[in-house]
Amino acid sequence: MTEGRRERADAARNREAILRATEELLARYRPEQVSMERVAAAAGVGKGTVFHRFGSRMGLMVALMRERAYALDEAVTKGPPPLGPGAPPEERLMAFLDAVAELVGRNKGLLAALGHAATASSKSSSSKERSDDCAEGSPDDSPVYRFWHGHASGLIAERRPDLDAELLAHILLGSLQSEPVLRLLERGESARLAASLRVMAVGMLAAPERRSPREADGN
Amino acid sequence: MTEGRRERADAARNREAILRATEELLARYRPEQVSMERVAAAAGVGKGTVFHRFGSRMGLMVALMRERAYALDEAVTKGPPPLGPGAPPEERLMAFLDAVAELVGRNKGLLAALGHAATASSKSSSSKERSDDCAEGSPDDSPVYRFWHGHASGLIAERRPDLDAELLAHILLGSLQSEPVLRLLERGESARLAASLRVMAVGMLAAPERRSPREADGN
DNA sequence: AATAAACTGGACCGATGGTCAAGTTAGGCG
DNA sequence: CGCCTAACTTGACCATCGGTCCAGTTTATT
Repeated sequence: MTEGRRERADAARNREAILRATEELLARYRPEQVSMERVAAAAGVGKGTVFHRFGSRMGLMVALMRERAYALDEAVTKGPPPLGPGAPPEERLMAFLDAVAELVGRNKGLLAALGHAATASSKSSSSKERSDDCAEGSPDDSPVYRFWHGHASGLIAERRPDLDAELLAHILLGSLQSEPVLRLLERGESARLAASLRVMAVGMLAAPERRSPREADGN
Repeated sequence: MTEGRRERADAARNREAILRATEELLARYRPEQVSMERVAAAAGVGKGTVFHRFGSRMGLMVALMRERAYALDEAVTKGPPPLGPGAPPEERLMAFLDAVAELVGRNKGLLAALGHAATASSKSSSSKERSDDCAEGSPDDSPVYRFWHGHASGLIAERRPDLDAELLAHILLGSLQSEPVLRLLERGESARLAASLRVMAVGMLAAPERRSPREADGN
């Protein structure tokens, strides 16, 4: 789909089955217990197929993450005002953090798995390029994280050009990866997280002494 | 307390050698390349000895982390005012965050290794208890993290009892574990991190009534 | 129907975290 | 001083994992 290149029907079916199986296993077991072999077995395909399609454990996780994050990306880039363009930066940031927190909450297993897949993947030259995407490096290099960070960073910079928006965005987003926070989400207390995230964001965007409302709001 | 038990001289010497070897390897290579076998070899002992002393990879890392964090703990509990007791909560929090950021910066390898050691450790029944400490579970269960969190949480609560101090502390501390932030520290820009952390903390501790024109509390 | 490219599956590989039983040694005690 | 036991050490061994390979199968195109 992302490709449009010719992908055989059976291949597409298997890709889907693998993704679904991973989803299922990740929801039921701890990330480190979900081995590639188990995924293959659960999907009803051979281990080789999984690697052929996704290149590596990391690739699989990233692909799944991308799928999950697709809706949020859409809402952010061309959805209605609270999340999408049109609202003031602050509100958009808040809405975005809420949304990300919820997304992360519903996918903590995946997140952990993503983080856990930091092993080496030295060789890669099977034939040409990996079919889906040759994801390499840390989980934060994934297009999903890139997008999230870019968005949050942009909103912060828009409201407070004087701050280190890039870093602040990393800090805000990074906090969602810590285990205590993940554990909270696991217990269904995403509202509590959202509230605290709000406190941080509001405080951060508040004027250092006096705010100059004209600073940035156009657009 | 840490001792108490009688530990043979040779055992103590080996423990020290292992810790030192781990330190050395961690400083020179990527965490996932530092296998237990290599640690054993570098320390000049058998692999079994390493496991006997520290129980698991996780145990080793936690022990090393504890050693490194000892100085900070001391400074916080009975050091001079900026960090230790005596100064107002805000300043203590700032100083603490600065210190933690610096500590983390100087030990990013260890941090990553700690996070990387989230593998299963099903069986444990050698004879009695593990000699050092039977660390199990996530890295955030380590006594070091516990202490840090307790301290930060306490300071926040002291200044703003109305907030969710526990969670906020987790968020603040958790952000230090994210890879983008670690990467920053790796490049020696710990001052930049400290500055942004300050912005967040200051905003968070700022007076509540000042701003809440609309959806301030939400949820 | 033929054919080339794409796909599939599972045996296989090197490495790793962790276990264990058998041998070695420190060091308190008579 | 020599003995005796509990603590300690060791390295072979195990299960499993991520990843590779290639012979055999399927698809789609002409």
